[in-house]
Amino acid sequence: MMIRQELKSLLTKLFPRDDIVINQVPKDKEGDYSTNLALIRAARDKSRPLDVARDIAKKIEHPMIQAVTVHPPGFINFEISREYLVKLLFTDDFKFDIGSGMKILVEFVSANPTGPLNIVSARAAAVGNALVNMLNAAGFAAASEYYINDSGRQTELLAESVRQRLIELDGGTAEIPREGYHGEYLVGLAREIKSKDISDLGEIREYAVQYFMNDHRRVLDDFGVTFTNWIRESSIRKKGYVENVLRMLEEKDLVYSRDGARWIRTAQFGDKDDRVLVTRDERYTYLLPDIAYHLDKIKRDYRVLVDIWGPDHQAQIKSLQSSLVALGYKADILKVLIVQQVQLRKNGKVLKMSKRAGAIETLDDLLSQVPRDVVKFFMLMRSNSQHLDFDLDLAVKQTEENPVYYVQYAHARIKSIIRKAPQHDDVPADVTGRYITEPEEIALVKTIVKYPEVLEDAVRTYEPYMITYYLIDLARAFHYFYGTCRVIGDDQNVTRARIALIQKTADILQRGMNVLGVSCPDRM
RNA sequence: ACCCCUGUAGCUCAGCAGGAUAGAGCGGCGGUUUCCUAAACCGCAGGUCACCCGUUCGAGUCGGGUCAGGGGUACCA
Repeated sequence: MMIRQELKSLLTKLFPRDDIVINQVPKDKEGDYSTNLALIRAARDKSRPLDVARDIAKKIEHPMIQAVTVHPPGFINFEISREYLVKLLFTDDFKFDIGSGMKILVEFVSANPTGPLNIVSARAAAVGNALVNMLNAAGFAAASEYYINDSGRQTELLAESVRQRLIELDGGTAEIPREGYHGEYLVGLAREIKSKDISDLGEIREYAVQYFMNDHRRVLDDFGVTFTNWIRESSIRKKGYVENVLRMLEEKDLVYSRDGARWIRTAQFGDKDDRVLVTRDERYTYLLPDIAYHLDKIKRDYRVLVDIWGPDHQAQIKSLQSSLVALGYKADILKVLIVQQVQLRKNGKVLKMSKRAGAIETLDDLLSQVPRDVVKFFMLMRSNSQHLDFDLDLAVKQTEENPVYYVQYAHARIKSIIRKAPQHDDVPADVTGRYITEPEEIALVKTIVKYPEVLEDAVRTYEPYMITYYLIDLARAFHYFYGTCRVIGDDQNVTRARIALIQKTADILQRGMNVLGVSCPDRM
């Protein structure tokens, strides 16, 4: 149950034609939630906001509201009743459903199988993973998917690059194509392929693709990110979807020839230019199989397709989206999130992503130096559109100022208290709020109760970082409470109530951390 | 040239759909432990919200422009 939602429907009943907005009250002000309804109405009929506010305030009555107050210039503030809060805390499970089981597919990482995963993929993995968890916690049926581009020009270049490394191993000179893959990491792969006695280019390609697929899967596994589906582009192609799509587009007169290539009229549907689907030498560009792939997702009954891409793919959003619109789908069936780049920072300086000097470049490298909980948490501390500075010095610190441990520590502290506490299983805590009275306790209760609201905001905006911030907030509320209120004491009733309170706290901490994919240990 | 992201405290960033005296963490300074985990808590210092114009009763938030940083503009992905 969300208090915010209750207030909103209460006011909507009184003022059905207004769009009610409920806000949090600033920390030092009276009350918990507020509305600017009076300001809006007063501006509309040129009356005095304070008078309007007082009028409205008089009409409001509800058991959850302890007090309604009016504040200049015309805010109406609601103070939620303590009894109501405590009852809510002890009787509600804080689960909610705004998704009604709607199928959503979140596709992320989907790195080309041509090299190791980098740290931008790490961010995408953390965000995508959290997003799926978030959506499921909010009642959607979300699945995760990893798409492998194993059929295009990039894997051809990969195969050729590996073949050149094989020549090199046999004493020849490697002539890697200029646009090919020059990284040293292919030497090890080439050696492996040589030992298997593979020399056919097609077989090299398949071997290399498998190799990197396995590598990506292993590293992501180490990172604690698993996918519902792994889909290879070649499987889409084998089903003939690509040709089908081309035919569909042609039937709708959305394709034309120019300069020996086949173009799609995306410019009519919001893209900047028309795009090439089939090149002069009869090769498909990325776009055509990509359209086919997204139609395949739709065919699998997903109602919303969320793609998480890096900033370097920003220009492709319009192309894909307009293609889907051209085929008759609504633009909002596809939501593309651009998760911005990541920079590593050490000693206050940005690290250049150089392969030399043992600089961290891959997710594997990063995980060898920083625990995965820390990596995930840090990756989820920024909004998606924010460029992220990953502070290695801070990340490596096991103590003090590392915010991951701040949250984990709150949880561990609670578990420790519960281990020490006498057993109270048989007698439930008093639900009336009689024994939850200290300001530190109330503050904690209010923070806990806000969880569904935060989750709702995070889902609405596709922004997992909101959960991260909330958890830090919740941990702070608990540590603050801990500083002044003793849980285990002489008064049985107070002890029972406080144990129930911190159990709820631990429960929400645990659930929030689960959403982020970060562990929440019982002991530290 | 055009497109996307960013510009808020010394540093890294929040500020949700325009609202009240702009917040947090880190760093700095000063305190707290016979007491359930000090990986904690409390206090102090620190701001022309890049700049200009506009819309509004009200702008860090919306619109236009300027400047700065990053990314992108393939018949590669």
